[in-house]
Amino acid sequence: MSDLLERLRERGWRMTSQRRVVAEVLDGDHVHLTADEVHARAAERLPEISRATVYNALGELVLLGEVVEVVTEGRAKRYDPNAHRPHQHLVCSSCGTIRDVHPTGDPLADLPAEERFGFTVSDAEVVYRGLCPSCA
Amino acid sequence: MSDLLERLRERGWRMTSQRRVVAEVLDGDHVHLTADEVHARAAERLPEISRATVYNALGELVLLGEVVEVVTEGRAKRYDPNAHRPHQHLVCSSCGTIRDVHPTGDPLADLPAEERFGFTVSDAEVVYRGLCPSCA
DNA sequence: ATCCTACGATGGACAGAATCCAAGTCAATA
DNA sequence: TATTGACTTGGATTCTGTCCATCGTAGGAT
Repeated sequence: MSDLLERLRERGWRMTSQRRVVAEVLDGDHVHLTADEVHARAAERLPEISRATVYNALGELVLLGEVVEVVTEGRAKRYDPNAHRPHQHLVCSSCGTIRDVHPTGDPLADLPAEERFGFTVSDAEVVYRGLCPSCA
Repeated sequence: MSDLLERLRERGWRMTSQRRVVAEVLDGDHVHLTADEVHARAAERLPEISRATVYNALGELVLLGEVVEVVTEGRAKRYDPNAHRPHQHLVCSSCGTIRDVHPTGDPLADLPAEERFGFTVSDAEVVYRGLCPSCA
């Protein structure tokens, strides 16, 4: 089962049935659900859970650094629980499938000082696009 | 004046006063307007232009490859007309300001075959995040 | 085990972004 | 200039996400 729940409890996150279900739904690799998808799956086990609760829980998990928000071309944000290991995303241009990938090299090193315009650059996010095997 | 308009005409894009104004508003470097900002600026010259028309025109420009959609956190999509020259974006985490940047190196080369999961990878998009001089 | 209470959950209202649609208008060609 | 199919309009609608007043409950205190 999940060490996500374990970690959350240790960090003093007040545990409720709703929060537990949200965390369980999000547990795993290559999981990139929208808030509504999280709500739908959570509602299978806890039919009365409200959308606001799911949004609250997701927001807190993001603040705690346990989940990362991924912005894609679709309208809804996606939530990625694989926050403990840095990774980038590979997206199928046709069907939207997302895989976690681990490129070599550091994109930050590829941005010379004169291209930084005085910004304090702290992070680089890479999205690879292409066609997945089924869509090719 | 704009070679954007020129190119569009050559490619058989039916020209209307509304489309011309949208294309003119988008013309230039370091332009990253939201659809609503495009609408506002277009309406200065063509007060009756509707939002739907702006959205239609923007969508077509994207399909034609003349404009790129840039998705930023939690806000409206931005439209970047600088599509003819490859570049990446540097975004201020605080105020949302966007700059075009040109990193060295090729992120595609940093994604080994065993990390491609059989995808035909065609493109890599990099978003650098940090604080701009005013927000730091 | 029970009580307390601050924190969390609820759901309906609300807001912003984008899309849809039926009806009216007009650019481009003949 | 007449025609016609593509374009525009604006209001309704959908989709995401947030807010808020009220109700419920997890977990420490007794």
